[in-house]
Amino acid sequence: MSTVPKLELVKTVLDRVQRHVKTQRSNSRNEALLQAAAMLFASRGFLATSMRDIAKAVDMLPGSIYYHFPSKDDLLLAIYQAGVEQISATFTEAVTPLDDPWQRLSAGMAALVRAVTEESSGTRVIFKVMPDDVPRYRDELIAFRDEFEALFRDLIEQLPLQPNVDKHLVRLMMLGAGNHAQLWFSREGPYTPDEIGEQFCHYLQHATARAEP
Amino acid sequence: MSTVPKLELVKTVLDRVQRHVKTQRSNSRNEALLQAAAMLFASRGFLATSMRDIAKAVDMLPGSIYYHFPSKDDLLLAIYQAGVEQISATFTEAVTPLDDPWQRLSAGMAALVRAVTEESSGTRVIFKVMPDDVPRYRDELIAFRDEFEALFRDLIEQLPLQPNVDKHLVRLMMLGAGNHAQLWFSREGPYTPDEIGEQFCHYLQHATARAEP
DNA sequence: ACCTTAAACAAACAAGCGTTTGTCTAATTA
DNA sequence: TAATTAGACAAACGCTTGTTTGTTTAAGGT
Repeated sequence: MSTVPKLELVKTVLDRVQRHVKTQRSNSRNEALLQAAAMLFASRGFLATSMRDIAKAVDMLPGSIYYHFPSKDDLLLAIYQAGVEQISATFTEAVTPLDDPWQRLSAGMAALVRAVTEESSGTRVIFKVMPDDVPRYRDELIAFRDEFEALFRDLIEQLPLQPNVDKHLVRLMMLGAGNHAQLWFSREGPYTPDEIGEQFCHYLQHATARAEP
Repeated sequence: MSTVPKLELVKTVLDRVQRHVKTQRSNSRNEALLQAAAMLFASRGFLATSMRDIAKAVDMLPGSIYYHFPSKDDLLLAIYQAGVEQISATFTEAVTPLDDPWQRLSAGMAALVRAVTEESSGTRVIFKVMPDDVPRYRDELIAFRDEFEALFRDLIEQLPLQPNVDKHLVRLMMLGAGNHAQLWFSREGPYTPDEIGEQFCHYLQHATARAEP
């Protein structure tokens, strides 16, 4: 056991530790690395993306990545975490100012479709990369997903639905519809992501069937 | 040019040719191979399944598979083709005897959810394995998918919808909802695949929102 | 009985994978 | 100025991948 160190020394050490803990290591290329990996994971998938692909995207040698992240799996974990944080924030921000439950769902669906179609963001990774692709972090990734889906569950819960409608099924239906947009959405298409989300909500709220003539 | 061969000889030759053309090669383990590969592709995905995994599943050595199929890609192609044929048949069989457009969609959705949740069949592969995972056959796989989606499109087309409802969006919404069921469906859950498909259709047809009090 | 063929085996192939190692340089800290 | 550290490089590691090769065995046709 050493003697009590001076206050300044303690501060300095803490600063250094924080700098190591807050981000994975320091800061500079770290962000670029996350962003490049996120883009590749989102478009090609996790298994189809190699560390060499990622390295090439940030103009770096494969081995150098391991200075910033301890493994490919951890790289995905970091992206997942950041992705969930971002979509949860965006989602909450869009929903909270609204009072009407249907308007809230409409805004939520819009946020969801925006997330799965955003081109340069980690939010897409959450919906593209399946937890089973990373056995080591399977449970953690599922937990991250649940974190977002809980917000969505609350939104559905507050909906004034007819008594014979199962809210559980409604949630899965809307989540599936929104999620699926990542496979067919195109910037050249006739709708914005927001419009798609809002339309989906609209179809659920109002009868789409024409009244009997 | 040779002289006209005897009839028997022609028959024999044709038989042999047919035996080679109808299935990839002969018949015996071929079917087991397709089925095992389909199950693995459907549950783990294409990239996460190795030829050694498939070989182990049929109790065979990895190299032996190449007697029956020229490559891993071709194995998937065969599964995809058979899968599309089967789901198209099931789909048509369920829909054609019905007249009412909404009943037809209901039966179609039920068939779709059945297909994506069936545990030992190639139909699941179509919705699990993305064409981009197999660059060599990307276009062919997409064509197979389209073959089925065309049936679905026709179903939606005949729906008597309100004039402000975009049938294109409705189709993508329902396809997404059904497709997504593969990720959350459980045999221990409260609903059968048919019930799920029918409910989804019901939600689209009737107003789910409770009338204003 | 002979010949052919179906079907599998055993063993290796080259390429690509995630990762580790040791070294060098430029910047920061003391 | 001297010591330390951040950050990247170059090269290899062990392993898995899809696939190929040469050989063997057992059945079928003539």
